[in-house]
Amino acid sequence: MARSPEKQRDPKASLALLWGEQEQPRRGPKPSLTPDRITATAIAIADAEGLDAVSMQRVAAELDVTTMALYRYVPGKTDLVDLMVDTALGTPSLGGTVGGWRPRLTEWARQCWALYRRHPWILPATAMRRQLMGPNQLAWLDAALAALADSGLPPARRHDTFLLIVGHIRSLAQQRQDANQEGDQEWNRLTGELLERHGARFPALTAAVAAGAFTPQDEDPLDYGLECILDGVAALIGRTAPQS
Amino acid sequence: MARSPEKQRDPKASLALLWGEQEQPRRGPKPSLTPDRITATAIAIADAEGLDAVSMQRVAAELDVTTMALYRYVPGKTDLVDLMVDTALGTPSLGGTVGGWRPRLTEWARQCWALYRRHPWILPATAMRRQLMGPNQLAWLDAALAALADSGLPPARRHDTFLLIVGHIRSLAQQRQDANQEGDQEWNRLTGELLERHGARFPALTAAVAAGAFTPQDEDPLDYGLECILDGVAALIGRTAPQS
DNA sequence: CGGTTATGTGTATGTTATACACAGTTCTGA
DNA sequence: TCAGAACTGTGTATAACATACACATAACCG
Repeated sequence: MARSPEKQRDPKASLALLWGEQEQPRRGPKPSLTPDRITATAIAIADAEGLDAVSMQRVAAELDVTTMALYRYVPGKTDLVDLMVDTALGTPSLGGTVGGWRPRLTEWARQCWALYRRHPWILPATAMRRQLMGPNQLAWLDAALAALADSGLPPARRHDTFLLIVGHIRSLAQQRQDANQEGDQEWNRLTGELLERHGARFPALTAAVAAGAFTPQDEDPLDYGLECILDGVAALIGRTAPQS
Repeated sequence: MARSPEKQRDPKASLALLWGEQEQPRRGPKPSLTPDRITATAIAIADAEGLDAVSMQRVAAELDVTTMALYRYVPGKTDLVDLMVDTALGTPSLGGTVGGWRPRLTEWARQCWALYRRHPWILPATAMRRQLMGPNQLAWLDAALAALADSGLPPARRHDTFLLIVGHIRSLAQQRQDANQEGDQEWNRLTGELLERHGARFPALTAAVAAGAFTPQDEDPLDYGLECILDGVAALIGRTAPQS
């Protein structure tokens, strides 16, 4: 729970690294590593054991170098995580999706959600920190905006819609993570007991529990929220430019 | 960036603390502190300097005791943060709201959003960890479900809607935090430069920037997303139980 | 009044990111 | 050709942090 020593980052260097826009050194010994190799190693660890397992020491050990050797390639851990994220993001492929903004955006959301399922550590890696705009990050944003291009929605609203959907997906990702945590059963059981004991204070909640509102559904959790949001967007479009 | 030593929590003890259901000790010296006083101190620090400033050492110093003294009252830092959150949450007051589920839920969302603005540290305090159900946490949930009681929505959907709205609010809170971070300007400027240089790869994004999609609006950021979501919910209600 | 139970303290440990100096390596320019 | 500059990997050190543990002390119970 120790917090980062708040090292001041150098935005210019961080972005250059992220975009691969660094000058190659001309002198000195041959580098034995590359930022790419370090990133790939870190991603492998995160995929297998979660983001918490990714420490500088661990990555270095995996690469058979000292911890400090990494710092020759990456300004600090924060930048490494940024690299991991942008690399893992890849690019969305919405090539063949037809039928207007709604199917396109739905497909976009599905791919994004799949990404968070494939690399659950992306959530903690991007939570509570500025989104660093790497090339892939921008590609996803671009794709979402493109999907909305012919929607008739004002530009600012397109961006808002993007944020709304990403928020939904990240919210789902967090719920999924909580539920997969060990001891989740135990917590739920104890909370249930508490609720029984204090039921009178929470009538609506008690009723909802009785009605099975908290029984896990097997439907894709993405759907309900996504439909709500897109219905809302459609309604707005309808109001703004009535049946043209 | 050091991670917590993953101490195993005792769910029973944690919940008992959160609900004030602990037995008072009968022997031994008079306690000089209470969990409440510790929590209040920690909240004061978090309000003033952010959650990162809340360390066990800092809280203890503020209370003029040793760090370890706190552990007589609180099992660990995790539990302290849980206490902080539930305390800061307070209870929503939707007493006088009339007009059906929509105005009630809107008011609920407004109060929740106000809370995140008043105590921005609630976001990091609850991010990436299980939501521990304290009395106030449950009160908020109960209020949201109550607001939807007469909506005609199935119980499971009411819960989903609650999650959807909370997700939106938390997403906004994160955006607000990013934007308030120092150096945000600099990052944006550099990202803008990068976008100019690689504009061809991101046509929709470039167009959106040109159209002012990223110019800050002065409207309450909560509104658009909330309206979208509620429109979507309304549409679903309309479909499920057509004009009864 | 003796034993049990709590409290507050001091000290120690383990984990983490990262600063810094050094020795060795490769290239460049005179 | 060769001296110096630039770069690499290493070893060691530091500063936060949460938290375990043992000890002296204080209050209560029978």
